[in-house]
Amino acid sequence: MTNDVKESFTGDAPPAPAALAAKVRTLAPSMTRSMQRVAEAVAGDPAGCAALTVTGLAELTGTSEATVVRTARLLGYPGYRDLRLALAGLAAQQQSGRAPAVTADIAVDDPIADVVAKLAYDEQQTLADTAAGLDTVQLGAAVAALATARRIDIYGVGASGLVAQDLGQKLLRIGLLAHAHSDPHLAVTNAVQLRSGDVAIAITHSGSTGDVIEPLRVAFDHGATTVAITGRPDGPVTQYADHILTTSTARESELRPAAMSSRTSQLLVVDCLFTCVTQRTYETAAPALAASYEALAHRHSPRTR
Amino acid sequence: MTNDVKESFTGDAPPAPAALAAKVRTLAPSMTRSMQRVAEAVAGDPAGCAALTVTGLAELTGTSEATVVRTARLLGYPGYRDLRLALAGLAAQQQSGRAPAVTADIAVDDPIADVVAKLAYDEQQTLADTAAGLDTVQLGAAVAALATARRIDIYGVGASGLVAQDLGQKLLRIGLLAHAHSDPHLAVTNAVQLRSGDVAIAITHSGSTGDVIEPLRVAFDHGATTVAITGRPDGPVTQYADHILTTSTARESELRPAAMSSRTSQLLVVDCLFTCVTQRTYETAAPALAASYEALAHRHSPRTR
DNA sequence: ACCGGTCCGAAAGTATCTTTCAGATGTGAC
DNA sequence: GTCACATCTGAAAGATACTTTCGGACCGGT
Repeated sequence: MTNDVKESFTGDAPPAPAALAAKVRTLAPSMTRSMQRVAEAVAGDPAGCAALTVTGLAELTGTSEATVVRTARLLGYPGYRDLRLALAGLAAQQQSGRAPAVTADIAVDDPIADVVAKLAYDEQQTLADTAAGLDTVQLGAAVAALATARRIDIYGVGASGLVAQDLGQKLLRIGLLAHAHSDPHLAVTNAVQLRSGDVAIAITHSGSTGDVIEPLRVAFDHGATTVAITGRPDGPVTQYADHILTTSTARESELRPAAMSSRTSQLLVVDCLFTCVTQRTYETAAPALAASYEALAHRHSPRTR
Repeated sequence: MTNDVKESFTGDAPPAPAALAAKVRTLAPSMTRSMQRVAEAVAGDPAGCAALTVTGLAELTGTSEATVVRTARLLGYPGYRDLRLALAGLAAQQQSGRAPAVTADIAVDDPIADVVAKLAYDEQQTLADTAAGLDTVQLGAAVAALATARRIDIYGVGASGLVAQDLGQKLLRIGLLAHAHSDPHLAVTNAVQLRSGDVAIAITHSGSTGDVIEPLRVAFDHGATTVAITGRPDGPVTQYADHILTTSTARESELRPAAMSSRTSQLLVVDCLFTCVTQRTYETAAPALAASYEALAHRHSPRTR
């Protein structure tokens, strides 16, 4: 992190409407202690905080006004005033909206039915958060690059590796030359081949997986258009990313590893990429899809009953 | 704060949340010309007005700041600031009100934001359906078998192959000897090794993927406990399955291949399996999870903050 | 036309928000 | 261990937005 940006910047992101709770969770790790206190208060009681002035919120959280403003900035608003407006909106929304539902964590002695319900609910929540927090401008830019790419490389290891594979499979199916790499060495070796007009995509929840950052950096240096799909929009990986797609982060616990929700989130982003690219290249994508569907037909037993 | 109320007061009325438009109509007759202009602007475009300062709104309506404040008072708020908050809330509310219109299929010319919303909604729906349709008895039986298995083989090809990998990775992480096979030949070769006490899991959406059925049959014949995760509870694969876990099938279309929703559904089932097994084997699973978490820590760049 | 009233906006006054800056606090190096 | 460095934090100054005051404009009645 050579370039010393003083205060944070989430980029051109427009003020989030309802994706606030999600944004707080996403950005919490990159916050300082005091800012986390503020963020926590805001996420915990939007309605209550909307009724407070900067000074009030500062006192409530035991911090200073400056910290409150800094937090508002980090969350993507120009200042506290705007955060407060968004908070009022959020409060009104969840007032009229749905009931709290089962927010409890999964316990060791939960009956099976509860586990199923909680997991399903959590994943649904993750999807909603991800969709709300996804920057459509960045997505559009990434789609445009993919649609005209000569060659596409995708990097991901561990759980993210499977997501990379998924994206690779999908893009291949609509006739794009995509390849997902799980082996870091091969990834770097291949990244060297990329040049302007090509696209490299790195998928990492932590945003700091060296094995994935390195090939992206190489691709970036060689002039390829680079995309990062990460849960940490301020992580090291974003240094080398032309376009950043942010996945959401759900609270995790011992029985619910982060990998679970990050995977759900990443897959939604991947689906969005794929679907939008298919739209863009419909003329060529549609027949390609039909063909791959045909090709699979005979792999299934004739009689399904 | 001298509390001598000079200007009008509507009495004890609490700040109206959403009944603002109505209140404007009710009070309009008792308003002066300038105030009506302000009220009209407010009722006509809450969102737009919420973005304006007193000065801005005064200019927009061709009046003065004082008039704007007077109007806010008349509507029952202590000042413009509070009216503005209410306005933001109202805007958010009617924004979310017209959101649920995304049930339509994804079209080739949908804007990006719609695609994201529709995909997220569809996947959420898929999760809800899957959770509702999952047989907890079958799930419990499968979990019991997995928890005590000597060895676990998982079969899946294509998109389901990635789900198989995901389950394999997860089970390995809690200390179970699981292996996911994508190569049908190797799968069969390995299936021969299985015997009573072992578990074989086949994942296939169509329920009729020969490459997956064959190894499951072999495992079944050798006395292993067999589990099928499929969208077709009556498909050929179930012939050789001791326990059947049903995934849901969402409507598909050209831009939304079945693979997308089946994958989501399968992953939820896999997560349920994993979580329940972890519960069951908590004594050994917990330390194993912690250890694998530790092992990964150093793969990330040191300073993330 | 004059007078009483109401309505209105400019400008002064005040609360709230934002920025600056220097001290406090941690963190890594040696 | 302790020193240097970078970062974090809050107090206070500065800027902005909101509120109040107050005098003039307008309008209908006499």
